[in-house]
Amino acid sequence: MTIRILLADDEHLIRGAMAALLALEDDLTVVAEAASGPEALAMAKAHRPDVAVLDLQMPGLDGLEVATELRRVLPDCRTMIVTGHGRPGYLKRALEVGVRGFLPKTVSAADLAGIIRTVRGGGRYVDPELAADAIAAGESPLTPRETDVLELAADGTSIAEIAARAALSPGTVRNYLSAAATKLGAENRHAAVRIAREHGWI
Amino acid sequence: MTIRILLADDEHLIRGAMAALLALEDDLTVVAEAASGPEALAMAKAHRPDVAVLDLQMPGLDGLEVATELRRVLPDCRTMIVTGHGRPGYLKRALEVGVRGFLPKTVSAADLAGIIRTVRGGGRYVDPELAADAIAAGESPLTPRETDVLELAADGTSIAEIAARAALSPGTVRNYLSAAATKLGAENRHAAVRIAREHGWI
DNA sequence: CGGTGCCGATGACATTTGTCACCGCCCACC
DNA sequence: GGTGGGCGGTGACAAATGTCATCGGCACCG
Repeated sequence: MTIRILLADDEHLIRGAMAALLALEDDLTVVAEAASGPEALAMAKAHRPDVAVLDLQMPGLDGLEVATELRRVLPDCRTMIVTGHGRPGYLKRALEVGVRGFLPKTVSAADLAGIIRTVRGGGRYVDPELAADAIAAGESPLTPRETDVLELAADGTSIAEIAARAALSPGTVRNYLSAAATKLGAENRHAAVRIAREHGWI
Repeated sequence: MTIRILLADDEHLIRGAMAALLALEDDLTVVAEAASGPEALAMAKAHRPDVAVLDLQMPGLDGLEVATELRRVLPDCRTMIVTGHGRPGYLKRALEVGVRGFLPKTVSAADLAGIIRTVRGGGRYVDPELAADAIAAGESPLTPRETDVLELAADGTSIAEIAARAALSPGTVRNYLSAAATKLGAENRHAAVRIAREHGWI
């Protein structure tokens, strides 16, 4: 029983490499390739692969969004994420949407096939280094609301703007941002944004 | 006369793919591979390749830094940069340090070999899309000093900190940042940092 | 030589932001 | 049935930041 695979990655070289390497394995067949999130979804619906190998960063929809949608429309399709320089927070979110494999692009070609088989068999695989990062990063100390507001602050927006977008009073926004900065040990909200980004909390 | 190539990329898959694809060409030989900036330099010194293919983002030293150093120690070695999601400013800086090829990782495998030959022969190649982005982004409106100060502000540092690091008066720092924000049409320095980043000006 | 523009600085002022205390509401949990 | 915590808000105060005018020095160019 050969395993039918969908490859989605906007970097042709990587996709080509994976396709070539997987073609060497008798029990693996790449049935579709995609270079963007929406294309990946369309391909998946058309070809109904057993395993979808998704890049985290893609035009249109990112890997996590594709995985979320795939789980809804093709629950039998296992998903795995490959990522270039993965920030820890993505791992947790990936697992939450049912992703069963999470690996960096530094993975050796030899390992990739084995991991695909593991995932197909219902197992899971998480790159040890990424897992360690995620554990080291730990849970976000921020409350949901604090996270929301901090996200709105992410691109240097002023308090007034944030308040307007969040439909909150400016004072409340300042309180949340102040609390977030304190929890994160940051000097101000901008540094807090950076720290939260590094930990994958926003 | 076969062309001797150094590959430097921290993503094994990409590096493996490029190595495999280039091996198919009779006139191309991959003589060394590296997974980090310093390693790339060491390999280059040891193997003296004709062409160095460098990833922009690598641990240790990034591709531009490696290219700069290579130009100094191995002036006969041509350099090219491959980049995942390249911001425009890098292209200009790359050309300034003598890089002769600049392409995204979405490049098709078939093109890669041809571009390497072009570069080896003294020609240049710049991905049309990246070139268009760079032209659209245009010149930075910032003075050199404004750029320096804005860079120091990049991670949310306070004015006092920046002043200390730049050995400037806090007032001067504020003036520069204010000027930079005005020129960039930003509400504050943090938004200015974001805009400058997007344009590759810092 | 005068004009222009970047550099570094100062001082003054308005605005924004950070910090703190305190309020009420609601909901979950013990 | 009390307690704690998140949520949303207000007010006040201090600190940081943004803005503007102005100065001297310097280099470059017409």
